[in-house]
Amino acid sequence: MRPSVTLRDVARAARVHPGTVSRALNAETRGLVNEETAERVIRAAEELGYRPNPMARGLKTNRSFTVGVLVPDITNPLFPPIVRGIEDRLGAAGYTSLIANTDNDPDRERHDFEAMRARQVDGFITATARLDRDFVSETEGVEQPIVLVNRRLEDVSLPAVSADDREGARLAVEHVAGLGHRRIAHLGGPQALSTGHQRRIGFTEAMAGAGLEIDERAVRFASAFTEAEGARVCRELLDAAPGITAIVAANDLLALGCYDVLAERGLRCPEDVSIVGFNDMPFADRFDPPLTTVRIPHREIGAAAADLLLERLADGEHGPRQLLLAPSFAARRSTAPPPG
Amino acid sequence: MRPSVTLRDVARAARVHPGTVSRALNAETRGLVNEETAERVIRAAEELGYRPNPMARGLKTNRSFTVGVLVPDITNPLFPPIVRGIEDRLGAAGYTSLIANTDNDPDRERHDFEAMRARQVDGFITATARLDRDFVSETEGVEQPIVLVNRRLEDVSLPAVSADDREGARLAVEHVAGLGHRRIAHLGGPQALSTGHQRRIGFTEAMAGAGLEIDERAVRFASAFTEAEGARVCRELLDAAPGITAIVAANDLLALGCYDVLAERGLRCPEDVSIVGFNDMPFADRFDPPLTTVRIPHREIGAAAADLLLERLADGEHGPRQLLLAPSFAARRSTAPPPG
DNA sequence: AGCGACCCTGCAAACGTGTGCATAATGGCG
DNA sequence: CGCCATTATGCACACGTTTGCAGGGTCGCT
Repeated sequence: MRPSVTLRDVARAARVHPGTVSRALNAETRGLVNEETAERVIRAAEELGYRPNPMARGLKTNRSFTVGVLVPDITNPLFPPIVRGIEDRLGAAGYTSLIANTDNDPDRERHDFEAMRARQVDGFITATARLDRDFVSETEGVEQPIVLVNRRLEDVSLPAVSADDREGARLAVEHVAGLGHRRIAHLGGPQALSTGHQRRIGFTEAMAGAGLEIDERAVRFASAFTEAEGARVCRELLDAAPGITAIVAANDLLALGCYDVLAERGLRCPEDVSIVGFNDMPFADRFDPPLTTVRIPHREIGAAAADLLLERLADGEHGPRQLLLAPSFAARRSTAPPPG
Repeated sequence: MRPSVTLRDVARAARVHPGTVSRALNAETRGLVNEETAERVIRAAEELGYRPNPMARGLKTNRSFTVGVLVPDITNPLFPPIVRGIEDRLGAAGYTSLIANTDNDPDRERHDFEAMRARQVDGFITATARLDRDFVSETEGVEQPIVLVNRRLEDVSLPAVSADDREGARLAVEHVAGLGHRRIAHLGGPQALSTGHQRRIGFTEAMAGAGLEIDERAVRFASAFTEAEGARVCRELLDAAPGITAIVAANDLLALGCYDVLAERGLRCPEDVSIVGFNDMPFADRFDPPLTTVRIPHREIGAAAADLLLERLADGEHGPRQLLLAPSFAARRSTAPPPG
């Protein structure tokens, strides 16, 4: 089997022309060929163990059955489930995904994007979109369809699927408000990312909805979704607004940063300060204390993004432009009624 | 730029023959072409924004600059750092990696493997090898080089890079023995996986080295590296050998399963039973209690595997066949001196 | 019987590169 | 001045598919 078996080999075995073999093997064009010849060809192909050469096919059809997936960092526990959802769905449809880690560096992002275009990917799924419209304008002339995942834009200029972040933030606020907290802080994420932005809006709306006043000093933003940034901003929060009894963080990692700062200051969680995270990252229930958080259907988000892209790849422009999946809530032990 | 710019376009712009352009642009063959013509060609290529078509190239050269990476499940926190290490190294060398999740299902494994071969990958890195020699014999005639990662075989029939699992287990045993434990149990992993097998051997050796006797009832094996299996086997362990004061688990997830069982039986960790894991998975220091565990340089393992494969892809058969990276130890709070 | 319609299949030209071979130009040397 | 070695480029084919076009055969209908 060293010299791989080709279309011509099958043709010879089935005593037909290579062109006929191509038609018989391609589901689209099978109708053009006599049924029994088709079967004979298929049998011959199977016996010889024929595998179509994707490069030759791609060369003709300009399709690679490959899609580019851009994530900031696969090491961030948020992304593996999303990627898994994407790959499962894409794989079932005969597509393969190329994954690139951009580390949220716009230059790397551009570079990877171009490298993937050079590799003839048929489309993109990216989790790296910044809210500033740079990305959109940069991808203006790109012919490959693009789907955003876990990010969305203000307008609907690009199809996207993400969790309903505002709703999630509302769940979080209502939970702590329901426990009796009144002085609630928000440890927000980067406002240039839709997740950070939307969750902040959700926080504001929910506070108003609960009839609670927002202390401006108790709303501060991290410049990245990391534990270190969470710790830094948490310190700011405690210094600027010492009276707070609950912190609604925009992300589990930010919440973990809070854990450290509370310990460092001799405050207990949840007895002194309640903390709620966002994402329900894997093993969040194992933390000390188990983290109360907003649960996001990561895998489904990935799968839905893949579906959206597959639609775009199949026909023209069908389906909804944006998809918002409902979050749920995981009440655990990092939240409790306020002290006193 | 819609009709992508091709070799002929560059040729026309540089007033040479397409063949010459090919030679000028390919570093290997640049020596064959006049220096100033080469420069003229390169400049023209840059101005036109020429990107070689990888499919056409691959069709001629039978190389795709693509490697297949097989992991059981990217969702398992063990693998993202490994994958990241692989991709970084491969990407720097101009290769792209295709990732597939096999869920440890031999059928899926075979299927994905073949699908990737059909896609003309240049080589494989797999983290899914079972210890039984099925995999080796199945991949006998495969011309693409294969590198094992986080798994190795008894013999050196396939190049592999992994952590020194025996040494790691030794560190774990010495740690608890040093704390004063004498009745030490081993919650082993699947013996069909080299990690499970080697760690068990390391456990046995280290016990002997420490002059401790092994209670046969206190050595049991999980059938998978999961929390559920960890819990199941932990119950068996406690039932069969109630006197144990420490459990050396072959994996962090197995250790987490122990946490649950201890809580369920009213035992405290580490006061009543010490537990040590293996892998130092992300956020293991956040668990309750923070997990004492053997630290593995995942990312470096991935990078080394990529290097090994790149060597194989570049020339013939150089470099070491197997690479064992040294583990270190993270003493945290799930271990303490034995009660009494 | 003749004619058109239809079905099937062969033919050949692409797709964009790489590369062996031929050939033209140049220089060195006897 | 002629010949050979060397260098530089053109030429054309091949890689394995897909696909428009054409043609051969069969069938039905008038």
